[in-house]
Amino acid sequence: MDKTTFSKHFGSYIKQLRNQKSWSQSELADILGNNFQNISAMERGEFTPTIYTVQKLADAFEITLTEMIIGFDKSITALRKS
Amino acid sequence: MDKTTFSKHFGSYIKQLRNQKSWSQSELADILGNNFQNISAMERGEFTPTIYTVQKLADAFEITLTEMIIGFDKSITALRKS
DNA sequence: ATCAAACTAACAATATACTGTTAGTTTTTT
DNA sequence: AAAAAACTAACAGTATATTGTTAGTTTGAT
Repeated sequence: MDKTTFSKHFGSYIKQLRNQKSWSQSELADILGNNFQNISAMERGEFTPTIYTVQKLADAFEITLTEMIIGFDKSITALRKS
Repeated sequence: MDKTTFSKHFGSYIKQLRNQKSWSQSELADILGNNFQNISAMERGEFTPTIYTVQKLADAFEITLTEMIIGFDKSITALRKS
């Protein structure tokens, strides 16, 4: 999978997790210690976060990095089937 | 966990996977399409790769991203016990 | 329709991931 | 011991992740 597609899939997944928590982009940004515009850009797949940022996202969602990636893999698999 | 510690742990894990395959840094670099100095720096924890780079590493090692992260989590847990 | 919250989008600035090169050190092989 | 392979380290340059600001758009509530 190319980087652009990967980033968009990952962004969609973050948005999905955030919506499950019923958090606004601002609320998630506050936990991570950055601004909501960054969350917006990430969810739109504008860039590819570092693995450490993904770890911080997992911490925010109160799941492990493993759980985070398993969910991401599943969301990609679900997309392939649709 | 702070970023520096995280990167060092991740680098050690990459080195571990590479040694399991008995690959030199050059061999891994060739598969990824970059140079061995970059692999060296990554293994030493000099920087934190993006999640897409981690995906490419998983592809190189012929495992899924999920398997990659599960192994990473385990390697960290093992470190905590020692 | 109006207002407010939530979000997208563009921009600039800084930090850092990544690429490429060169030199030196350590380890392994012969 | 000598040669080769593997690795560390420093450096410069480019691309991009991240932070911060401002403006405009969309959505939901009243």
